[in-house]
Amino acid sequence: MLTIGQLANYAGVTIKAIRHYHERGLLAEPDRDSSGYRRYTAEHAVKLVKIRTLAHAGVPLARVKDLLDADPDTLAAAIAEIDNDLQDRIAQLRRTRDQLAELHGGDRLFVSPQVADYLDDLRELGVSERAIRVERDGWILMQTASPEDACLWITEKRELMTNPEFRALYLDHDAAYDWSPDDPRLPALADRTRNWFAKHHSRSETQPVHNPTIARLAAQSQPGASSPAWDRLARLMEG
Amino acid sequence: MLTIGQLANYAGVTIKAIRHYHERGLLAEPDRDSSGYRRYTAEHAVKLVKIRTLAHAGVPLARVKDLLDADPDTLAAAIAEIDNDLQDRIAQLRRTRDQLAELHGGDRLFVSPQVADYLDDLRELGVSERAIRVERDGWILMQTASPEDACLWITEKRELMTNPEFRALYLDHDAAYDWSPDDPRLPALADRTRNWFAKHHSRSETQPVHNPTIARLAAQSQPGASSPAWDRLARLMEG
DNA sequence: CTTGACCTTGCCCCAGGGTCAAGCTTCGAC
DNA sequence: GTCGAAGCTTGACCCTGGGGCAAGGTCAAG
Repeated sequence: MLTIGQLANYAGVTIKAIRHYHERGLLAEPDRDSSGYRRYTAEHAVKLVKIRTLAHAGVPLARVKDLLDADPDTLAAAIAEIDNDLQDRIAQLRRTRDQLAELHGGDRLFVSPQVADYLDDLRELGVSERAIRVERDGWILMQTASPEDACLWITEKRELMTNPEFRALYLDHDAAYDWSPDDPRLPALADRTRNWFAKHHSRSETQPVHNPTIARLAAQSQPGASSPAWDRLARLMEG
Repeated sequence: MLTIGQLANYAGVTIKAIRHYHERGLLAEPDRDSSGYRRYTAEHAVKLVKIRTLAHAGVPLARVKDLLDADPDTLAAAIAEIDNDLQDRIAQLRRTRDQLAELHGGDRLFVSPQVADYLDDLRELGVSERAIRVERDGWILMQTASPEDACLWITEKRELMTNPEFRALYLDHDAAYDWSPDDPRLPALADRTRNWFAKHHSRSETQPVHNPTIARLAAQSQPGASSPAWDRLARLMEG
């Protein structure tokens, strides 16, 4: 004749849980002693361990209730299924562990591996952290809106980045962010940019999306994503 | 500018969860568009992925909130701790898998390995399933009331079972369950049992606990745990 | 101009955990 | 043998982290 605490201790379960199982009708309420305490038998213990095992495996209590008096074949099938589920959950937890480790560091949690590699390339190239952040946020938006397109675009863009002329243009744009709007280098830069577009626009019609302009566009919502020099540059290129 | 659905899809999280994070103050409510829809930026996406990673790792949302703007050192320490926790949970799930497998079969889930071995011995000896069940339930009660004592007792009892005379006595008691109360073999069995006790009582004072009598005692609450023949046997031994 | 997909708020459900005030029991100390 | 403190049990109520469902508004495409 066990008290609820002894039973709970035996089964590795809290008193709260046992009372919960009573409420759900999973475990029969035992007789009470003279003072109103519940007094349990070995049969309760056996049933409770079964309930605990299934419940710890994540089986909903309603289903546990059914399984407790299912025939052996049904039970075996259910156990197999539950075990699969358990394996999946273990795998999922492992993945979560990996992601947790990446939480500490870079951007790999937020963008696809290709984009992450691209951002690393930019970093190595000496691009400013500000620009890298703007790029990252742009790619997040693109990936979210259309992962397939983003995948195509990033491939193209990484190819584009192998072109020394484009790389130089990109770095100059990046540097120009901090220039004065009256800087004498701005008109020349606007010219070079326009020439570049003229030369390459014909080759691929989807290309216009992958230049600093799109990044600026995507970043318009962010405060401080543009600068006086960039504004001037935009006017120079339009006019 | 993302809708809540796009954002949820990107982060691998449900819409419900995102709204929940808003309610808890984990993720800032974004501006709404003209129709009242929430419109998210890349910054929301970044923050949401962090929240998701921690939440999936089982961190309470209140703590996630604190961690989101903790300094790197605090964060690193917290991540290490959370990771340990994750490892523990994975180990726990593995254990649950093992237990699940045993749910199908014998009694190993309910009693200690020693007791389970002992029950197997009984089975091999040809003891009835009824008696084995009564023994099992008795051991469950003993283990629950006092695991250390139960451990000592089972060791003693298994030793006792190596004695051929005791084994015979045990089997005869088991068989006697089904006899008629007028069976002529009962008085002799009562005699042999008394003799056995007389011979062994002196050796160990804790011994009386480990004989069929205790099993009967423990099982009194169970319906059908005694029989007319056993009742007669009890009277014969008393008188 | 309708249809299907999407978004809004609100409310209930799950599987317990925390906490509380009361009453019960058990143990050692007197 | 009895007294008090410590520990156990009782039910009740609120909290968590969302999932499900309802009922209504919105959007884009045919």
